Amino acid sequence: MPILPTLSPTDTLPQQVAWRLFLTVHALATRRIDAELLAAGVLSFDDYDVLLTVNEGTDETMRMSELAEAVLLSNSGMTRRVARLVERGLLHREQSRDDGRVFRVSLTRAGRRALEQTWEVYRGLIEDNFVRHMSAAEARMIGGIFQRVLDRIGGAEHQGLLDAKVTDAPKPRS
Amino acid sequence: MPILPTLSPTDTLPQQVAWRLFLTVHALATRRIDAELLAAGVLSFDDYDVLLTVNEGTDETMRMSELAEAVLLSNSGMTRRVARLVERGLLHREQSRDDGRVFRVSLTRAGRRALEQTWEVYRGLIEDNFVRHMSAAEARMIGGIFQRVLDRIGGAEHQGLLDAKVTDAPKPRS
DNA sequence: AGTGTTTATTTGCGTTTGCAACTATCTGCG
DNA sequence: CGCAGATAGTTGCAAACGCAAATAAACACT
Repeated sequence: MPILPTLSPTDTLPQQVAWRLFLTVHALATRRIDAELLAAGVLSFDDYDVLLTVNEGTDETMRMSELAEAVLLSNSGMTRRVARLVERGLLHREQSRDDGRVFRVSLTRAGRRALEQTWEVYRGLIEDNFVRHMSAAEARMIGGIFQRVLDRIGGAEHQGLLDAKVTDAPKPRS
Repeated sequence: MPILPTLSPTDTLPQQVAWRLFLTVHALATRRIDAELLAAGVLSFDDYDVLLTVNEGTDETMRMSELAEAVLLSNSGMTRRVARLVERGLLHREQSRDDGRVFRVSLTRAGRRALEQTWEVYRGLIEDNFVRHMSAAEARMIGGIFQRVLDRIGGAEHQGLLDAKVTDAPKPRS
């Protein structure tokens, strides 16, 4: 069973094994879930993420850049994603009165409905592909560990990875 | 700290929390690592994955489709990815003598070197972004759980998600 | 008021992707 | 043989992405 990804040609620590399994489970579970969301005709994984984040914003509203940072999409990517969602009538996008540079995004009624319908399906899929395979205690353990990892690696920065910032020489890539 | 993605507008089980953290850690850590691999001028995350998988194949060789399945890329995607890697002199691609339909991919000397150099950097990045934040015991726990999840959700199928298979009506998407 | 700077968002461009359709090769069977 | 499937891989095409550059609005200082 040639599962997969990403590890060493040389030695192997338990954490490295964990890392590899982490990657594999993520890849498999998310692909699965996204495929089934599609089949069910509800929101895609990523669109759900955006609507949910908007919904969680203070006063149910979010600026483009907050949204982009929250879902780890580049600003330009978010511009276009939101445009599509507005197009579909799920989001409302409005220029701020206080500051004409910022645009605030909120859910439309249809957006709220889509969010709920999607959750109905999504919940089951998380159940099937993740939750079902561990005990609540294990889940709490994992949650605790990941929360710690997140606090330590995500806390301040996660910057400079998305969209442009500096105006330097570009570089080729793989 | 508006971290992020993907959960319910309604209630919240511990496993759901774990799921969300799982997604977030993955997104953050992989973006980080990939950005730093780029900065270090070694292989990208995904290219590394391909070379490593080839390297692990029986007799250091893999067919295109095995490779695609192993790294969870579509067959067409793999065709193109391998083409790029061959272009860069890291992989060798050769038509099988037994069966003219299959192509076998292997590492070139430069590919092997790139794999090693990348691992040198990558190992440190896994360390910084994952390993360092948990104990070996915790890592083993996570590994055990994820292995179980994988066996249960990945075992047989993870099929029908990539590239075409059926010839049906297409569908629009998000 | 006017000019230069900084900040929020969008646009141009090149890259990578998955799906559907296509080509090439093999296999079974008359 | 010869041809009807199957199977392995590739190609056309239309998304979606990130980076760099562009636009637009605010701010700072004179």
